[in-house]
Amino acid sequence: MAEPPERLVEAFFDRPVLSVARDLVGCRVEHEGAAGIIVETEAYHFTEPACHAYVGLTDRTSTIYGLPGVAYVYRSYGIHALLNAVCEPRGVGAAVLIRALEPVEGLDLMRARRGLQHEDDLCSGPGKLTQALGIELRANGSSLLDGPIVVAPRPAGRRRPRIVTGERIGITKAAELPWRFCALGSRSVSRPWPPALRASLARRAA
DNA sequence: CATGGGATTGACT
DNA sequence: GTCAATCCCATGC
Repeated sequence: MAEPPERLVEAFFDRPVLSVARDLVGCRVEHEGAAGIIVETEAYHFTEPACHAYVGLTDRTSTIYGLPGVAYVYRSYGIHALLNAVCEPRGVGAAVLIRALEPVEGLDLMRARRGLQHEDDLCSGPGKLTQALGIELRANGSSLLDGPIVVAPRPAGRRRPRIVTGERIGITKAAELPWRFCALGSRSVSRPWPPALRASLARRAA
């Protein structure tokens, strides 16, 4: 059995954004003493109006139009920092929003940063996970291959997750596109859960 | 330079 | 279920 590679390379992100969004589910994200497994992502592409890059090249969107494998971090609702991975070749505006993690390392540090205890609440949303990992706006433009935020392949011994798709959350434009990708059976996925995920968790609880 | 709109969350009815 | 907090940034005068 071949071991999985230790690192992702730029070519992983230099692909169609829907492929990257699906393949990031199961990968590992680490920052400043805490880490989690990605259980939920969403894809954004400059050709559709929900994407920040839809407006073209500006100061804000220059990161999204830049090198694949770089972090695009922006402030949401004046309060939360949201983490994205820039995808596709330079000059194409595309990114994957990291929406939820299963906590695997540094859980007490996450609890301290989040100010709450329950594991299922630590990283079950895009604003929650950046708070749990200590990711701030200054990380915008940094490499996800080398850090300080490191996105790594699915750890050895972890099975490839089954993927459930659904519509993206919290947007008003292009809301019908099924560009949300969730790990089947994960309690760390943000609400609302897609129907297939609800069903799998109900089955597990029974 | 003023304005309006969010890729959210947590508290509250 | 409703709603406010709070700030970055694109747009328009």
